Amino acid sequence: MTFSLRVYGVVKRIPQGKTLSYKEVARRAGSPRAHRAVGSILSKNFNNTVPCHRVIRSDGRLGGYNRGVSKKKYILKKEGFLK
DNA sequence: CATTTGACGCCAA
DNA sequence: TTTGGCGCCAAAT
Repeated sequence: MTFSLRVYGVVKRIPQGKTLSYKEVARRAGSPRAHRAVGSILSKNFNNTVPCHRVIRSDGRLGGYNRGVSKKKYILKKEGFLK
């Protein structure tokens, strides 16, 4: 089991309408200080079964998205997290 | 093995 | 509030 696989596992469990920070994901994945790595891992994720758009920064800002931040906003809006 | 590269986080100024 | 700097970690180089 690699760290990246556990990250995907954690992200897959995030319910619609909710979000987790990169830090939280790292913590739940077993490496509380690997938050930065979580970002680089998700940036390379193109698996649609992984709702990586539900992972945002701990300061409340959205962070990045490999299909464009505007897409991320759009989806989060549609899911009701963002107005 | 040593470096570099990021969808980050935190703090001091 | 914004910026700069540093710490952190997996992957790629």
